[in-house]
Amino acid sequence: MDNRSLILSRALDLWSERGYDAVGVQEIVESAGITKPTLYHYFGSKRGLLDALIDERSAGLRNALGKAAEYRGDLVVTLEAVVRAYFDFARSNGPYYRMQLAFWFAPEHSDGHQAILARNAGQHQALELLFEAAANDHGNMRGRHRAYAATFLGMINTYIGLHLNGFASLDDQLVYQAVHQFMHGIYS
Amino acid sequence: MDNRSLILSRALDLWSERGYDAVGVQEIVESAGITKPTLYHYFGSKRGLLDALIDERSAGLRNALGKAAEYRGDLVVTLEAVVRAYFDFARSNGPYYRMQLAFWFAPEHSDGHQAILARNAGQHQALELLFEAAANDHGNMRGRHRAYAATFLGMINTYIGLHLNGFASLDDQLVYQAVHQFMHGIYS
DNA sequence: AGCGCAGTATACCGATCGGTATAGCGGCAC
DNA sequence: GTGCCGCTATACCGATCGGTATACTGCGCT
Repeated sequence: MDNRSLILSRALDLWSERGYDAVGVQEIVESAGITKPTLYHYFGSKRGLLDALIDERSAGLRNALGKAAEYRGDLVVTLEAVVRAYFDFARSNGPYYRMQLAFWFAPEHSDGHQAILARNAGQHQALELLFEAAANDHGNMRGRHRAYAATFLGMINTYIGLHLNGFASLDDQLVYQAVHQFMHGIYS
Repeated sequence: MDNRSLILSRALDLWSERGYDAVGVQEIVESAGITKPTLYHYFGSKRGLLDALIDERSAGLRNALGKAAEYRGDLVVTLEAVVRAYFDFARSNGPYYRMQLAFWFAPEHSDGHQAILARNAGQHQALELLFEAAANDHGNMRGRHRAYAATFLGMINTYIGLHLNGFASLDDQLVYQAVHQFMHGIYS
């Protein structure tokens, strides 16, 4: 593995285990068996490394979500596809999803939160567009697409959090449960 | 306000805005208009300050939850009381709940997560006991009390997160929605 | 008056922080 | 061969990190 990939990999391991602020550049380069100028050659700064890491590691989810969140007339089917996309990604990218989740709940003015804001805004928007499109067929949903996107994502993250802590396995049964639980919330 | 309370207050403001690791002791004492030895006189260490802050600020929630989570035969009524306790607390302790939420999702080996583990374990256990007691009347729940507690808390936190970001107001209607959404998840 | 002690400030500690100036390396183009 | 360039190491920067040794103050107790 080339040094660039090695740095990204070690940074993810360390940050997901102990946090972005708590792990310094020095420790990352030592863990990768290289020195600081190499890291700064590829990424320019600690924040640049974080941005690159998020950019590359979230690409898979971005693509999968782009396909899954297209509304084609059946809201439940679409939502199930979205949940499946998230679950698949979280299952095969545990440490990264852990880090992303931590950043999402991190203070608004922290580096970590800022770094994923742009990416998650994209995810959020895809979901909002989905609920906006669905509102044409479900009149009672109109105007609440932002709240729906936030609630739905929150529920997905709740289940992924359960999985990351060993309380649940992200299988089809849980996909079904999550979607129907969410739909029930809408109509109650 | 005495210096001790002043330190706690400033530390909460700064940590909830920018994170525990990102805000140093120096900045806290400057914000409080005092000097480091004063802080170390009262709290012994940065971590000691964090522990004291969590201990004092979470006392209200601990008490309210202790009363609300007692099972008296009607699960829905009890769960509504629990949700109300959380919502009330979060509504009047926004910055603290923000910080607690960030620590809950923070990496397992970070100071912040370690600091709230004991407290949240208590909250978790109160909920687990509730679901265990309810399982006597709802046979299909037996053996899943840990997962139920985690899911329920996750849903509560989802709604509080919505509120903290301006997407929802934690009123009685939302209490009703959260509980029935959760119950629907159990029976589906 | 004199003692003790909680509380506070000045000034400092070694370690680590993110980041860089400089120089050397190997491989490729000419 | 020679010049360039991508990459890497040694050694360093000022700033900040969490924490402390020392001394002073003011108040309560006797």
